[in-house]
Amino acid sequence: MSNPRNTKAKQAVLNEINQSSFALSQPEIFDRVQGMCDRVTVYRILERLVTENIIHKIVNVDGTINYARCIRCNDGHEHAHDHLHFSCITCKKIECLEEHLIHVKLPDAYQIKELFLTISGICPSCSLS
Amino acid sequence: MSNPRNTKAKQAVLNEINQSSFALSQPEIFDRVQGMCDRVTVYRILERLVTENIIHKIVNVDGTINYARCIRCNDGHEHAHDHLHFSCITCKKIECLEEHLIHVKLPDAYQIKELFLTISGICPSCSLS
DNA sequence: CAGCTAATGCAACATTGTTGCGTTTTGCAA
DNA sequence: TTGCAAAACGCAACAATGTTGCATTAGCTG
Repeated sequence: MSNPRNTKAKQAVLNEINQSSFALSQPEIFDRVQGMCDRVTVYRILERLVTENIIHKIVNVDGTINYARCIRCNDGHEHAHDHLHFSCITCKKIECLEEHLIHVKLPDAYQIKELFLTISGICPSCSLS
Repeated sequence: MSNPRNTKAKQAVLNEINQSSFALSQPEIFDRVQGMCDRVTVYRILERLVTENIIHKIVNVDGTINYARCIRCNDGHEHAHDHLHFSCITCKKIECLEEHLIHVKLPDAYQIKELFLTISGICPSCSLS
């Protein structure tokens, strides 16, 4: 992993993630790069892109795992996970929203590392129809 | 589903959930009721208990699904999901914490239904060791 | 205690994700 | 430009988790 390479498959996967306005699951990504590479390769590419801090992993409220490029994170920096995701009940899409500072007070015995806040509801485009 | 019945398997599953101080996954529950019933039956019992508002489903930050009886919800009322879960990095257990009112301001076009807030970190018992 | 039907067991299938291994391809450097 | 080390890939096989159909069993109610 010391010297990441740029392959056609990797570019195709990243392209799909970048072009999408919402987070994509592995099966969705595999569908969209149709025939470009093996199913296993998509898994490995996603894994690599996550460790390279290019994309990040989002767990939806139903447990499905999705991948997205964060608006604030496209410089390859360490991700700040204290932001918010919006999960639409109707179209099942997940959006990365602006970062919010969330303050929660817990007993001292709890050591807080990360906050995961997902709001479930109806997104703007589904509200129209 | 119009007339739910009380079976041995259902009681055993509910018993395990009640006795546990943290949320249990389907495999964990199946292990604990060892031989009492089929794997599929556990799935169906959990599904039923959720629709009967006796237990509720919690998705951990890694996407695994767990079940717990909530402190405030044991009266069979509609669940308030605006509370908080603590997910321990070390022991992987999820606890249901007291309810917190979480205020988030989104653009008006977003219709908010539920809030899911999970805090990941190290729980009190893992902090000790 | 008889009957309706909820609940179960079993088998089979579906989806999602992982691992091992031999082969191909990429990026770098001679 | 060519050679090479290792990164990346394809394929096959496996594992975990969840679902469905259907025949059988067992709770509840009258």
